[in-house]
Amino acid sequence: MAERYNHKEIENKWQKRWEDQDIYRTFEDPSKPEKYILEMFPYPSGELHMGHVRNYSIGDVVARYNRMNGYNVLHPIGYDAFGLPAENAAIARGIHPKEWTYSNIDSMRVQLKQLGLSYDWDREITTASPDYYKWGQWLFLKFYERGLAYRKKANVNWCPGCETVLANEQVEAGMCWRCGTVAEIRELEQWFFKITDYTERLLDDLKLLDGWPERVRIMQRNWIGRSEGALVDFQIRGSDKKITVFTTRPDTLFGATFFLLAPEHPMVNELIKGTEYEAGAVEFRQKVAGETEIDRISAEKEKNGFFTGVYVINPVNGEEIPVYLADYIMMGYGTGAVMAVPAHDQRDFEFAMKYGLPIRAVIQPSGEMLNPDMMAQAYEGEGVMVNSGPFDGTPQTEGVKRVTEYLEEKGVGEAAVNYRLRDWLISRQRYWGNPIPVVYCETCGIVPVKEEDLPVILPEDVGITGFGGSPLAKHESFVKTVCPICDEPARRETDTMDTFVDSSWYFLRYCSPREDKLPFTKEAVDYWMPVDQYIGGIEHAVLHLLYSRFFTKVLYDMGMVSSVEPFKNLLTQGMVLKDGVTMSKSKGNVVSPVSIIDMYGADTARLFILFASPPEKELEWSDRGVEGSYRFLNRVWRLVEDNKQLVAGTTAAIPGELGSAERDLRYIVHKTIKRVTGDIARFSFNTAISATMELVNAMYKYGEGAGRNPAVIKEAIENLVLLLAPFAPHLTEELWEGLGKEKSIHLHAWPKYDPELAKAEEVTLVVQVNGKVRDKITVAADISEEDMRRTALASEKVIANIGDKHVRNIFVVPGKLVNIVAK
RNA sequence: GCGAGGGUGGCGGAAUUGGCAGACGCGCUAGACUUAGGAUCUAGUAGGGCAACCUGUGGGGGUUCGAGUCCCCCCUCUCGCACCA
Repeated sequence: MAERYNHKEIENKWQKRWEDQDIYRTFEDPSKPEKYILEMFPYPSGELHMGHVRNYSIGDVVARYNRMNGYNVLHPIGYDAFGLPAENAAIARGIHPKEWTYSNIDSMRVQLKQLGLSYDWDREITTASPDYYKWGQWLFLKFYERGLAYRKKANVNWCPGCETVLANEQVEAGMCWRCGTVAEIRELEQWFFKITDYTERLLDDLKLLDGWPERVRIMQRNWIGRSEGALVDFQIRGSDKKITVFTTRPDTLFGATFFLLAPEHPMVNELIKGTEYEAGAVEFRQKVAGETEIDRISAEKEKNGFFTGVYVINPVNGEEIPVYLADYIMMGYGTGAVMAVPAHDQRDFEFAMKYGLPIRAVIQPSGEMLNPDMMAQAYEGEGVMVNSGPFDGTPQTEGVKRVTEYLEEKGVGEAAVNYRLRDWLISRQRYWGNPIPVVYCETCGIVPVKEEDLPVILPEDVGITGFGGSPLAKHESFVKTVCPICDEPARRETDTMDTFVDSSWYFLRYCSPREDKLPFTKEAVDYWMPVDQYIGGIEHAVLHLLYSRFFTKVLYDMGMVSSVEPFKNLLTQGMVLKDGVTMSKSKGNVVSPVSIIDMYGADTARLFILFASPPEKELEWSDRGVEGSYRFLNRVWRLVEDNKQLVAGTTAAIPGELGSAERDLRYIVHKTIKRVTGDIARFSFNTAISATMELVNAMYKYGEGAGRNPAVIKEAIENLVLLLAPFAPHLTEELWEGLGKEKSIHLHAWPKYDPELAKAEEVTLVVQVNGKVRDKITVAADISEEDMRRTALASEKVIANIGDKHVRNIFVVPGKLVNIVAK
């Protein structure tokens, strides 16, 4: 009479009922403790992939677990809906980006619902919707007011593949993070967010993030790239102009024998103008500019330079040293100018060798004399200053300080901290994004759109060809507008914002998603924020996570939020692999979540993905493993079905006196509650699931014996179903109903274990002789140390092993192990 | 080159503080039930002897009564950064 486990029917039934009954809807309730559980929202490509399933399964378990533990849980979802793929689809298939995006969202939503995720769907947001992007524009205006949004002409990264500029963070090893095209450098006037105003705070507050993986914090720290040193002015010979360098080694200043400039350094033109070196310098610069970023930054590459004919004067010793352009000097770091100390910098050493430039040792390692003629490489270690005039004999670390002080006294330099982090370039020459709400007026200049005129609506009637620049720039009625100040004809900004702007505050919008006076309300944000648990891929370690931290700090300064950091705890999930490599269409190894759900159900898919690997590690997809998870759920199903009547008909309490089989089962039940509770709390889902499997095995075993106790079975079954509820929400809900329960299992309290019952009555005493296991004896769990010792020494195997040796020592680990040392 | 994290059966993975290595699952083997089963249930499953025992957590050393776990050296894989002045 037991029915078959029909996953399709059950999952449809409960998905519909949960929706009808709104059981996951969330309200602010100051009387309850809150938790904000968030997964990174998806880009609506139209189809979920296994990475999404993993991400959202992890988040859903955490959300359900916390809900069952009495927390008021915010668990929202939405779509990061602006972006280039929509435009590419328009070009390839002639579909409007909006249509493409929204139909994708519709199918993503269906798939997300099929997974049985406990989202509050009333809070769903879409960044491409005017009621969302309006507030992005509003925030842009606030940033502008505070001087945090500004426009400047600069050398920027240009991706020829995406036909738009990119922020520094979005160039990986010289290539576009999205499409892999080699980025070029172009000089353009663009909008930036002044993230560098927040550098120190972004760096310092990393220490508040002890709930983040160490490596993410390190990646951010490295990206920010703080280094201490000094700025030093070098006078140009025969001119009143000077060039400033940044150095971390002011102690080696006396060893500077030449001077280097980035080829694109702004001083280069006036230095060489009209000289015999002009033509050569221009040629050199063009050659370097023609190289890809990848060629240029390759460490193995031979260094190239060009002498400019110019000399600068070393401020500490008055020496005149030659100025070269060098391809290994980057305009984007420091001042784009470097004092070269070949004896103590490997790169400068190589350059000096190639161009026959002098090498002078100014740091002497202890017990060794550096001879520049004999050096095979630069000495970058510690030592004492030499050949450094008044500083001779000063230890190097102290020298850094003293030389800097000297420079400051003389007014030719100062202590300085340099960062690698640059301002965030947010302009994009693309259509499908949030329009930057700015107008250009002949008389008034750059004029922000008035707040009451927001949003600047992204027009829909555009032609998207993929050629000839931004589609918006060609949309006449969009471009033509009037100046908000003088009412004269003016021109609209046609760049849109980087989509990372949209995702830098979406977690705040979830707190009050339908608010129409502000991006979010202070009350809602104060109640929910910060996010207690954020879950997503490591690929955003710097990008999205750094930008979101920046936004949060700005909003904190504006008094709009009360927390300085957005994400208290961060879990970075591992990738999903098949045959050892990431799933991709080109490799033909993609397993579609939809087909797995169809064949085995969402509960199986979720269970497998959580069971196969710890969340932070890579997960190797296994069809066999999926079948195993399906088998387990079937096993649970049959176990409960077979005992349904028995359990429902049992009202009696568990008797005080029980047989040993009953006592053993109760022990396993309570131990399992303890294990699963602890395992979920530390995100060890795979071991939590394995613990429930062990419980099921034990219950099958118990079920075979005669005279089974219905009350004990009831306790076991109900707890098993409760423990599995976060993992397999549909199946457990169906079983729960079958057990005669009226309210949803997902609104039920998480089970509690009895610490007394979770203790074993008997334990296996491991007996070692000289560290090797010689016997295992079952003893009472509360055995005394003295009895352990006695029992161990009485063992025949132990006696045989000791032989005629003398017992020298006995180590006892209470309740576990005895180690007898005999010689 | 620098930084981080790994290396445990045929496979995915367990082993909170140093205390039974291999939980759980996959696969495999055998048995039961069956018209049949690729369903289900039960048992076994690190390797070698097939018995007492011996050997085993990338390799080599060390600390300890005791090491997958701690220390030193080396090999190897993955990821991140990469001429950072």
